[in-house]
Formats: sequence, C-alpha cells, structure tokens
Amino acid sequence: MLSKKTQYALKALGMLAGSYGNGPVLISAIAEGKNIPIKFLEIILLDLKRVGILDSKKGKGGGYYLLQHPKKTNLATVIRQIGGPIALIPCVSLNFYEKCEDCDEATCGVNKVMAQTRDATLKILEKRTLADLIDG
Amino acid sequence: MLSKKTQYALKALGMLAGSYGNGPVLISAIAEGKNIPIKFLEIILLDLKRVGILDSKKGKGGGYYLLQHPKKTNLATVIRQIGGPIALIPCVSLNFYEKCEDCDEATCGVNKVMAQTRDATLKILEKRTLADLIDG
DNA sequence: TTATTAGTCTATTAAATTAGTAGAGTAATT
DNA sequence: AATTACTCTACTAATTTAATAGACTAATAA
Repeated sequence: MLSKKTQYALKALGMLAGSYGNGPVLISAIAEGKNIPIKFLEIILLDLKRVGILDSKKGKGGGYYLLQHPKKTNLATVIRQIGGPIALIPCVSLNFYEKCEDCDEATCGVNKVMAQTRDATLKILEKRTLADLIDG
Repeated sequence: MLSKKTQYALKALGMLAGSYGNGPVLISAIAEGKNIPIKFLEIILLDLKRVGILDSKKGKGGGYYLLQHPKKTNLATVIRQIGGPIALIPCVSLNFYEKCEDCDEATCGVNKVMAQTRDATLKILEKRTLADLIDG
C-alpha cells in the first residue's frame, strides 16, 4: 500500500497536470479540490518542489505548478521520491536496495519471485506519467 | 513493501515447500534455517494454520507441514491472508476494497493507473506458488 | 504414568512510522 | 504598506510493526 502522503501527492500532481500551462494553482485550491488536509498538503508540495517536480510562486497570483510537461515525469520516479521503494522486499529494490541478512540472494526463491513482481510493476509505473493522472 | 511478518511467512513456506512429503518440520528448524525470531515465527505459523495453508502435529516427531502440494497454493493468496492488500491503494483492491472518499472513482486518473498496476502484479503473484519459493 | 517433546495461547511492550496540527516567518505583488 | 501566499520549525496523537515472556496443552514413548 502507498502511504496517504504518496496518495495525496499523486492526486495533487494529477490536478496540477490538468492545469498545466495555466499558471500556478493555490495550495488551498488543491486541498479543496482533492480533499487533502491543507497543512499536510503543504509538506507534500514542498517535498515535490525539493525533488524538482514542482516549482512555486509566492504572493498574489502565486501557487504551485509543474516544472515540466506532465508527460516528462513518470510515476515510478514520483513514488520513489515521496513514498520510497516500489519493490516488495528490500533485497530486490533497485533504488533502495538492502542486503538480505537471512539468505543467499543468489539462490533464494523469495528473492526471485519478488524480482519478477518488481519488474511487472515497474513496467507499468515507468511508462505512466503525470498526464495519466488527469481525471476524465 | 511487505511487512517483516509477511516476508518471514514466505521464507518459512519456502522451506516447508522444500521438504513437502517428508513429514513435519520443527518450528525451531525453520527459525534457525531462515533466521527468524522463533516467538515471532510461532505467531506466523499459527496464522498460516488458521487460514488453512499449514497443519501441525504436537509431541515428538511433531512440527508444521503443508496441507496441500506446494503448487496448489499461489502467492497472492498467502500475501493477502498474512499481509493484507496487494493493490497500492484501497479503492482498487479486489479483496480489501474501500471506497475512496476523495474522488469519483469512475473518472479518477490515480484509480485507473493503480488498477493497471494491480493487474500487472497479480498476473505474477497468482501464477507463482509455494513451489516457486523453494531455494535452489 | 511420568518424562519429554513441541505446538498453543494470552498478554505485554518498545520502536518506528504515519498522519496530521500549530504557529511564526518570509517573499512577492499591488 | 497591505495583502496574499508559500516556507519552516516543532510538535503530537494514533497506529502499526516487530517482537518478547511465560504459562498452558496435547501427543508420544519409555
């Protein structure tokens, strides 16, 4: 399961993808539109800005906006940067790998199956982009 | 990520699959063989017994064993019964569905992508069985 | 029938993670 | 100068996770 934080991030990005090109969107507009607690959303949007997906403008007419065209950012990247590993176990993670203390990874059956699962998941998440999050 | 509990369950089942047909295996043998805290493992094996995957014998010559041939139990079932949902968000889960309060599921972009991801994951996990967990 | 083996059950706990809140501060615009 | 709106630090409550302790029960064999 994705954390609530990651789910909110995806919903917020879907909204920003939908209004890409129309200037900044208010935090409050996203919070209301997507039913996200506003103070929690602030943290999430700051994170998304820090990792280079969003940028923001202060003052009147301010808000958040996508730094790149929605199709340029894939969902695997977003999930990893906000929510962490996509793999189901650490010893099979490409970006958050941790050595398995309990087994020999070369022969471990669990490892093998989980690597296959990771590949199947990534095949989807690496192809889908923020543009796919737009409602409609 | 799967919980440690689910990971331990899969490892234990892999060992039991490997010795299927050779009679019961001691909890302590599984704990040592797979590096699992024994008291935690007891809880896990009891759970697996309750859901009908394992059975056990008490007393000398006792232990745990698979109730069915390893190929009869697929991994999606195990993960769901021990670890919960496989889907990344509740509104897309087949077995642990929860209505999304924040959107119209029919038009939600996040929902659509997550359903695709779930399908890709299930395609693997429903085909793989306990037999695939055997080390080698 | 007693000793031994080995699974069962109840309860508790420590640590980590998650989800959310409060409030003061800073920057941009008009 | 006033207003708007993002930024930052700090905190807290709730939940989940990962165990641990110890008493109990059932089966087997000498």
